[in-house]
Amino acid sequence: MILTGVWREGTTLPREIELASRFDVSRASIREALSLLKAKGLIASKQKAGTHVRARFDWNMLDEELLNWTLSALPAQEFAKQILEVRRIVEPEACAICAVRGTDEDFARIERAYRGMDAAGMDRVAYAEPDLQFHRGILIATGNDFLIAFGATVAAALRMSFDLSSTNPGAPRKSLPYHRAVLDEIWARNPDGARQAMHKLMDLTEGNIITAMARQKKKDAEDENVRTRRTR
Amino acid sequence: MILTGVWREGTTLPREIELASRFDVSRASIREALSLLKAKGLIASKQKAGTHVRARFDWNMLDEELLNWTLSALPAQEFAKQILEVRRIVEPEACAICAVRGTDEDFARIERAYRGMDAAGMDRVAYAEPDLQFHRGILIATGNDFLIAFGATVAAALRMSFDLSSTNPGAPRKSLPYHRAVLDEIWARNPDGARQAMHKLMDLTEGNIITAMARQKKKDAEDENVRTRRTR
DNA sequence: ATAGAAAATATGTCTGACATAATAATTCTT
DNA sequence: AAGAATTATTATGTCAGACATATTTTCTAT
Repeated sequence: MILTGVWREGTTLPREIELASRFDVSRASIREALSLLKAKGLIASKQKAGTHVRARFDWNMLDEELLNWTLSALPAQEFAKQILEVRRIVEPEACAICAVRGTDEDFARIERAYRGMDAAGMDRVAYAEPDLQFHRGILIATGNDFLIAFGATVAAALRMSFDLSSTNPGAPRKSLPYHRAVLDEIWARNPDGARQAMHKLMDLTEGNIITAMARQKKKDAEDENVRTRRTR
Repeated sequence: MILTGVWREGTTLPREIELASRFDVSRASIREALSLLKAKGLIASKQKAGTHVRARFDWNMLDEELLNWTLSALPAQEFAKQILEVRRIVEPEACAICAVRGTDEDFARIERAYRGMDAAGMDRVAYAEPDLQFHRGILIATGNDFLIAFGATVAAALRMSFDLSSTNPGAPRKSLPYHRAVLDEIWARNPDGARQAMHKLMDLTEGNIITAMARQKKKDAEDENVRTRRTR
């Protein structure tokens, strides 16, 4: 209800006892749920005054759970663009740092992920996990704890891409040579090349998402069309 | 204890009842505390199996609270470099986006922050808040929820810089013309100029932090020297 | 030695009570 | 009648003790 804006910024939510009876659980369980939302910055509470929804600015959108909830609660359209914009900023630079600072062990881990993607063939489901490991491996190789934490955002983004790719099963596989290029530049310890290769991968990803969303939109429209004709 | 590595990755922490008696609070309070750490990715728990410390990779380091705890629990040295590295990646790009996409209202808010910094004069304490608002204003102007969430990291970084600047009270004020330059480029809606201006501001910040840490280190060494001479 | 059944146990949930602090209502003063 | 000080109210915060549930460990039978 907070994510979809039913309870918008500043709204005071029902008191704990009422929430407990509404969801038919104990007050203790409600408090555990609220403390989770509190930790992620969605709400804040004061004694007697009650619990209110905090400003969106204070929400920790880079949190993986919150991000997943958001993606399943709202149309992905807008978020997809935003996530991609941040990935475009962060991942190419992380990739350049990785090429300079990463150890051979780091690179081997990324290589293993690449092999996993290759082995998955056209199997979308099997392709997803090593794909994530590939991108995460690059972030880990930077040795920067904040870039590593950014992996949570990438994970959510890939999960979203995966969901969207259901209408176009062959799409993921097309990214394989782009990943290979990134890997080669990293092994060559060539930061500029690595940055550029990752940039191209981001371009491809963006293209895939845009066409997938367009297809989705078209499909929704057709379904809607069928539905209205039937009800007429 | 988790942050300082007393309880390292994989460690199973004492059971809730024992923690409750150890800290002399009820089990309910312990559970609230644990659920906070759970939400931030530090720990995970399973029935009967207990609660264990998760891998560092899973910690949500971009969370403001966690970041503040970390900065107060560990020597800032290493973290300062890492935070700066990420800020260098994100803020100049955010600044460029801001210059293109921001509204005049957004710019006015940033301008107000700038005026607040100017009005603070040599007062370090009064300078800190508008400084944060300045950087946050740029992120907000991008309209990207993930860049906005990055403001939490910037906030922690600035707080750290503030603490370090105690040995050099005049340092913050020196950043004022650099902020002015950023603001001018934004008003001019010049993304490349804005990117570059922010980059220069980051250079200055890095210089300040490095000298401040060196000074701190020297001071620590002197104190240590005095201490050992006394005990001899 | 192995597979399956039973016991043990740590987290998860429930109930009901009291503590505390912020707000709202009331009383008193000027 | 306006404002300050006091009292009452109330929603979150904390406590205690109990039971439920899901793993793990131990025991038993094959």
